[in-house]
Amino acid sequence: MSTESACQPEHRKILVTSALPYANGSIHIGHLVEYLQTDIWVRYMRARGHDCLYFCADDAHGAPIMLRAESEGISPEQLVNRIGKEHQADFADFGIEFSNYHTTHSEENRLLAEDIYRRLVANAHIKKYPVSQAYDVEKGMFLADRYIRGGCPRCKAEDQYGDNCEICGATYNAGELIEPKSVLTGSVPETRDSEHYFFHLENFQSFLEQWTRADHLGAQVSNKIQEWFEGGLRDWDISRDAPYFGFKIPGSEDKFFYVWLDAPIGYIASYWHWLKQQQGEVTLDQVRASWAEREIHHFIGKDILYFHALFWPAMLEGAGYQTPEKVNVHGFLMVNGQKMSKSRGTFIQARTYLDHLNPEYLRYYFAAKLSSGVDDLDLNLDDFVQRVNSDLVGKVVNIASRSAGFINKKAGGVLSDELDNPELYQQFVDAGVSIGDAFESREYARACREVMALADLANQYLAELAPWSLAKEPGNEQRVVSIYSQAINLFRVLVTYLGPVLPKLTQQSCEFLGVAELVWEERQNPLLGHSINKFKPLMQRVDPEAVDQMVGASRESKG
RNA sequence: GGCAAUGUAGCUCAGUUGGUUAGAGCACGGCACUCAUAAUGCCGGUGUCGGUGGUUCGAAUCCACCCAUUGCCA
Repeated sequence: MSTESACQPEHRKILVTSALPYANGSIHIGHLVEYLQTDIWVRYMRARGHDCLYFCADDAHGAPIMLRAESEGISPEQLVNRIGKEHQADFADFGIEFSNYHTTHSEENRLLAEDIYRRLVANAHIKKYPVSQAYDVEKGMFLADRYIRGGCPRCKAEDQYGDNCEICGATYNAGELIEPKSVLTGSVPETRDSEHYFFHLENFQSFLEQWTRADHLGAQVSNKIQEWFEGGLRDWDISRDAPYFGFKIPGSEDKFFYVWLDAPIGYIASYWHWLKQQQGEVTLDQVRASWAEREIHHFIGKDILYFHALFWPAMLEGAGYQTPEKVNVHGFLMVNGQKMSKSRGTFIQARTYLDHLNPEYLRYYFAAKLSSGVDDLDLNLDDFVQRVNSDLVGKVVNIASRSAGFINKKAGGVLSDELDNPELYQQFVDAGVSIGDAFESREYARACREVMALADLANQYLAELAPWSLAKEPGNEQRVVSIYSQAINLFRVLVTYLGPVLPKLTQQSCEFLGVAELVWEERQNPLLGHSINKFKPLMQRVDPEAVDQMVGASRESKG
């Protein structure tokens, strides 16, 4: 027995989520950093035998969706259904395996949101008071800051959004704009009062100060959060006036939950929906109890840290729901060292990528660059081509490719009964402890580096022994078979380690190796006297022209 | 504007609590090999560690200021 599971329970019950994509647009490669990071973690946990569920959903509510549906002449439900299907197809084609993918516009989510809200009311965490806000008389609705444009009060730049100036960077209130206009109708907004509902975040000051320092966030993130405490925690506005696409607040006539209130609740709703599929009838109380029994791990981008590290744990705590074990935060994606840009063709939709390239390439490249930190990561397209080709095709797959022919032609496809170099094999097995730790702690870049260092060792091993030369002299057949068998066994261990990153390569390697699956713990037992199958190329090199075409296609499809 | 993060070889990145001639992969040059998807192995330059000052016997590592990039400001 190795020491790798010494500090962990044998069998953990884990529940993992990725942030819910907004049902207002397509998935792009920036989104994919998160879903791939999460999927790799989930696959690793499953490979280690843990009970690890992965939930997501579309974030379906809010004014932007209502307005877009209106402009397309369809209902918000129709829009959300269409986009939801598109999202799920994109995720599936990237090999992202959710346990369930739901939507926040669902009965489960409505019941949960209402329950959490009622509990917050009962515990005196909700208050109401009027707010003055811009109102579009023509449209008959209150306007969020982004729907108002006007002159910047500081630098006088024209046509700026209602919350900040893109020219000088000033932040202000929409009321301060010079000659404000509604983006929706062009009319001049009126200021009107309306009663809003607020979540009394200040009640959770001490809870949050403790929670955010209690190892639920990384050190880097935890420090960042401390800034927010310094200014004091403000009330969070959780209501929106009709018309609004969302859930009506219980007990009100025309107030709706702000989209960010019910969005994270969608994690639980997705779980509930899954539970019902598994078990039939499941009550709200049962879901709440079941949610509490799992280690909850959220994966999010740093842009929505605020919601997941303050509001969300406070809401859950205030309503008597289980708070998360971990909130894992990643940085943004840059392409060729710059922000993704439509004009440069680096704003690449998931579907555009899939039209030109194998998803495994991107899974590997992201893994090779991801750490547990919140630093942004750079997709350098030249580096992408070189890295994937040399690591995956040149190093890893090459080991199998250069060994399979001899075993199949001269040994009837049967591996030797003994390894040529058990010590080297054991070294590969032992490396799994450190590689596993790297996956668990989201240090995928380190995991990949360590795997590639092993691949180098395997290639060096073959170069030193030069079995192709030995084979030319009679009497060496057995030795040569055992050398190539060793290499194939080393390859098997490497693919086991890369399994969470590369599901398709893993599957094809299983077919080649003649095994049903690659289980992490099974790596300790080499394949001996075992029949393998004909070798077919497991992965094609990245074609730089395909990358160019993808960039070209992204440049064309503006908008 | 306020706050924060980042800035290490051509590219992408490691660099533990400050300590010996600053590392890896890719790219590049030479040689070897030819089993392998022109793959692999060996050898080799790769660098004022963003800039300027300072603390220290000694700083990529600590401090101050500046520059650049990125992000956050409910």
